[in-house]
Amino acid sequence: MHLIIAEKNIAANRIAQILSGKDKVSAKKESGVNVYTFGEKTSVGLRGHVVEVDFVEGYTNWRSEERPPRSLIDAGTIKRPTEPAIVKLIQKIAKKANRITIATDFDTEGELIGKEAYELVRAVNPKVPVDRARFSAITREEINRAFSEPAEIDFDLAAAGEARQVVDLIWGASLTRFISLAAKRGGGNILSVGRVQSPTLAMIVDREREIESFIPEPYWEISLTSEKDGEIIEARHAEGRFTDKTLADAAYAGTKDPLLVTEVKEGKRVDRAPTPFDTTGFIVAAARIGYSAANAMRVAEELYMNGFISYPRTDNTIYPPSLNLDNILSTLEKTRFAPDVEWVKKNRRKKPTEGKKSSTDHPPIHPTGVATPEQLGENWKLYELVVRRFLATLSPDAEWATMRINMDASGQGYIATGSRLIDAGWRTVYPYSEAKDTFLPVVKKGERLKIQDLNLEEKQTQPPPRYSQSKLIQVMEELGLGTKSTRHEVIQKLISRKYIEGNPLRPTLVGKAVTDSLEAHASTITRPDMTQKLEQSMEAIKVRHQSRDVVVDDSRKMLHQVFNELEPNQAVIGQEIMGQTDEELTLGPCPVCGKDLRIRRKGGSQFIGCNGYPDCTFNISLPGTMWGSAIRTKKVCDIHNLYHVSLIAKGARPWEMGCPLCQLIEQQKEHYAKMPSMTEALQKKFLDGKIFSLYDLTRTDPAVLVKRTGVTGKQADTLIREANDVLDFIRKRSECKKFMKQFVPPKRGRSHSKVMNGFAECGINSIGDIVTSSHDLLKKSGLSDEEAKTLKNEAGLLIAKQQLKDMGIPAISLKKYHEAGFITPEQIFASHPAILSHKCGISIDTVNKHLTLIASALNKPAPEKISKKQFESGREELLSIPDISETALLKLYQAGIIDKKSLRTANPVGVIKNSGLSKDMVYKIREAAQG
DNA sequence: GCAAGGTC
Repeated sequence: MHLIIAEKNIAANRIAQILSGKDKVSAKKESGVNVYTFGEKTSVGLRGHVVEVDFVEGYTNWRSEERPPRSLIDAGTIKRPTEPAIVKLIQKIAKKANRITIATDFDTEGELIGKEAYELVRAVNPKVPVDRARFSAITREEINRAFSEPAEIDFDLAAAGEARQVVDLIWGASLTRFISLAAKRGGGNILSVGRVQSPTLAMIVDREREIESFIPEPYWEISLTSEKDGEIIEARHAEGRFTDKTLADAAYAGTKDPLLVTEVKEGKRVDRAPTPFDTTGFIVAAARIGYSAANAMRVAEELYMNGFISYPRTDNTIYPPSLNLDNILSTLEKTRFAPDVEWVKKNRRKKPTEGKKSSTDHPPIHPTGVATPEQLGENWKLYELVVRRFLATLSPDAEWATMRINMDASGQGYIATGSRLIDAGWRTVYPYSEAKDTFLPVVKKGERLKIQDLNLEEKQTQPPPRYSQSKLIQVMEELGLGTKSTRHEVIQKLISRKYIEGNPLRPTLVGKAVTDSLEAHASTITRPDMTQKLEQSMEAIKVRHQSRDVVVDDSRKMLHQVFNELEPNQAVIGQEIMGQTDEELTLGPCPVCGKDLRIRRKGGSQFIGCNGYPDCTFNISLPGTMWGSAIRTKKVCDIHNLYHVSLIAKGARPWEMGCPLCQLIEQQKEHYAKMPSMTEALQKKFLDGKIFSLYDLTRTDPAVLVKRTGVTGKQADTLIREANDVLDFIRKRSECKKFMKQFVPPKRGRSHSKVMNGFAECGINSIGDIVTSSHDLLKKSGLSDEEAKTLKNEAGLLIAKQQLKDMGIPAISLKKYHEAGFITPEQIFASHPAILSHKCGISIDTVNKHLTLIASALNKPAPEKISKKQFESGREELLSIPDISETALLKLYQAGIIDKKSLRTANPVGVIKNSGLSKDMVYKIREAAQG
C-alpha cells in the first residue's frame, strides 16, 4: 500500500482526485481524520505542523528558583504532538505501507512539516521507502509530473526550519517570562516578546514618537484660476512650496495679468495593468474596500476551502507556466462576469502581467470555481475582487493623454496639468481605483489669458501618518518580518496583548513601555536585523555551510549576553513598565468633576490631568521627568481620596511628593499671599467653590466667581486682576531663572534656587530687572565679577532683541542688524539709514520701513526717507569721485551725505566733525562734486 | 501561562 501524506486535508483530497484518474476515490473518516483511498493508494492530510517544539519537562513553573527565565536558554527541547489523532492515524497506516510519499508544500516550512511526518513514520516502520513529491500548484499537470518523478526529502532544508523553531522558542519564551516577571504580570496579562512581534511593535512605537516630536513648519502655496471658452484652468506656481513667507508674498504680489502661455506640452502616460495577487497584495486591495487584514484572510480561507479561489497564502506574483489560464477564463464564463471575460478574450494582452516575486510553493491567488452572489453572501465582494484582479492581469495597459501648460504672469511661472483617460484598458474590468480626468481646454503658445482668481494659501507640513494594518503588513514584508500566513496574526496578537489599538494603529502605554525597556536593555530583539541574520544562517544550513546545532548554539550565546544586561536591571525594568500602565497612573477622583485623575506624560514633561478632559480642564503640574517619572504610591490621602505621588529616577531614592492636591493647595497659599486683597477666609471660599489655584482663578469668569464663592462683582474683578499680576510675576521670575541658568553654573553652596532667592531680596524678578540693576547688586546675590558682567550684557541683548521683535522687525533682519553690531532700538534709530543698509546688507527700502516702526515705538518722529533710486544713484555718484573709497563713503553717510547734491550743500564744518574725515579731504571732494 | 510557523 502506498501512503501519500499531504500538508492539509483539502490537498490530500485533491491529490487523490487527480491521481485516481478514472478510479473512484472512497473518502472515509477514521477517528475524525479524512482518509482517501483509490486503488492501492491512500492519501491523508496533516494539519500543518502536527508536532510542536517545546522544552523538556520541568520548566513549567515560571517562578521556580532553580529554573529562572535564563535557564530556558540551555534547556533541552522535544517535539510533542499537537494533533494526536492525526499522528496516531499516520503511524497506524504507515506500519502497513510499502511506500510513502511526502507531498507537503514546496517551501522551507513544508519541508520541515514533511520531515516531521517522516520521523513519525520512521518511529513505527524503519524500513519503508519514503520519497518526496514537489509541486507548485495542485493542478492535474503539476501533480502528475511531481508523482512521476519522485525525489528525496531535503533534510538540510528541514534543518534550517528546525533551527528557526528552536531559536524562536528560546528567545521568545525566556524573554517573555523575564519581562512578565519583572513587571509582575501574570495570568492572562503577560507581556510577550518575540523575534517578529517585538520589532513590529517597535515600528508602531517609533512612528508614534516621530508624530509626537514633529514640529510642523509653515509653507505657502500660490494657485490661480483662469478660463478659456468657459472651461476652467487651474494652475499652481512653478515654485511649488514656498518656505519663506516674504518670497511667497512677493510672488503673490508679482503675479499680474496677462497670463501668457509659454509652452504647451502634450504626452501620453501608460498606466500599467496590476500584477497577480500575492497575500500582501490581496490584503492591501481588500483594505481599500473596507476589510481588516484578519477579516480578509478569514474570508479568503473560506473561499479557498469551498473551491472558489486558489490557496490564499502565497508570496508568488508570477503565474507558473503550468497554470492553465484559458481554462480559468472558460470557468469564469459560467459566472456573471461572462461579459467581462468576453472583453478580456477580445483584448487580451500577449503575456499576463508579472510581479517581482516568484516562489515555488503556490501560484498567485486566482479564481478556481464558479459562484453566485446568493451563494456567497457577504463573501461575494472578495470573490469578485479576486476574479476582477485575475481578469485585469490579462488585460491591456490603460493609457492617459497628458497635457502641461506653462504660463507666465509678469515673471511668475505657473503650471497647469491635465490628464484624460483615452484607453481604459484593464480599468474596464477592475474598477477599484478611481480614474479621474482633469480636463484642460485647448490653448496655444503665445495666447494671453486673464487671471480670474489668485490664492495664497498658508499650509503646514504634516507628521508622518500612523500605520494602517495593510500598510504595516507591506512594511513587515519589506523587512522580512513574519510570513504571508502570519503577518496579520502578529498584528492581532499585539492588539490582544493590549500593546496597540485603534485604526490606524497606535501604541498603548504598555506597548510603549515594553518597547522602551527592550530597546534600552535588549535591543537585539526589537530590531528586524535579527530576522535577517537568522535567514542568512538558515541559508547557510540549507547549503551545508553551517550545521543546525552551531547556528542554534551561537544564538544561545547571544541570548546569554542579553541576559547579562537584563538581569542586573530587573528592578528598573519592572518599574519602567509598571509606572506606565493605566492602573498605576490613575490617582482617584477629580475634585472638580469626579472623574479619575491620571498622571500623563508627553516628551520630557508630565502632569496630572483629568479623564474628563476636554470637558474638565483641571490639572496639576509636576516636575519634569528629569527629576524622575511620577508614579502613584500605596498611600491614599484622607482628605482628597487621592493616591500619593512619588518621583522615581534611576539611581536615586524615590522622591515622595505626598497628595498632589494637598501639595497644590499648599503651594497656592504662597502665591495668594502676594495678592493684596486675598484673605484666608477668601481662600477657604475658593476651595469650597472648587477653585484650586491661582491659574484656575485667572481663567474664571468674574460672574462665575461671584456665583461660586459669593464675593461681590467688584471684588471678583479685583481678585482676578491681582491673580493675573501675580501669575505674570511668577512667569517673569521663571523666565529669569531659566535665563540665569544659562550663564551662571551652579556651585557648591550656590544652587540656582539660591541665586534666585538672592535676586528676590535685591528686587530682581525679571530679565528686565537684571538690565537695570547695578553691578554690585548682582554680585551681592553671589555672582562673580565676570558672571555679573556677562549676565547683564546678555540680558541687555535679549531685551533689545525682544523689543525689536515686538516692534515688528522680522527675525532675519534682526540677525543682520545684530551681526553688524546694531543691538538696541536706540542704536539703530541713531544711525543713518544709508549706513544701516550698507553695513547690514539690508535694502534701503526695508531699512526705511524698520526705522519708521522703531520711531513710532520710541515715540519719535520718523527720519526722512531715502528712496532706493536716490540711494543707489547717490552711491554711484559719490564713488565716481576718485578720492572716495568704500570706507570714506561710510564716513560720509555718518555725516548724512548721500549724494553729490548733499555734499555740495552741506555745511563743510559739520561734515568734517561728523564724518571724521580730514579738512583737506572734505574740501577736495566738495570741489570734485561741483563739476 | 512563553515564540513563530503551519492549518481550521
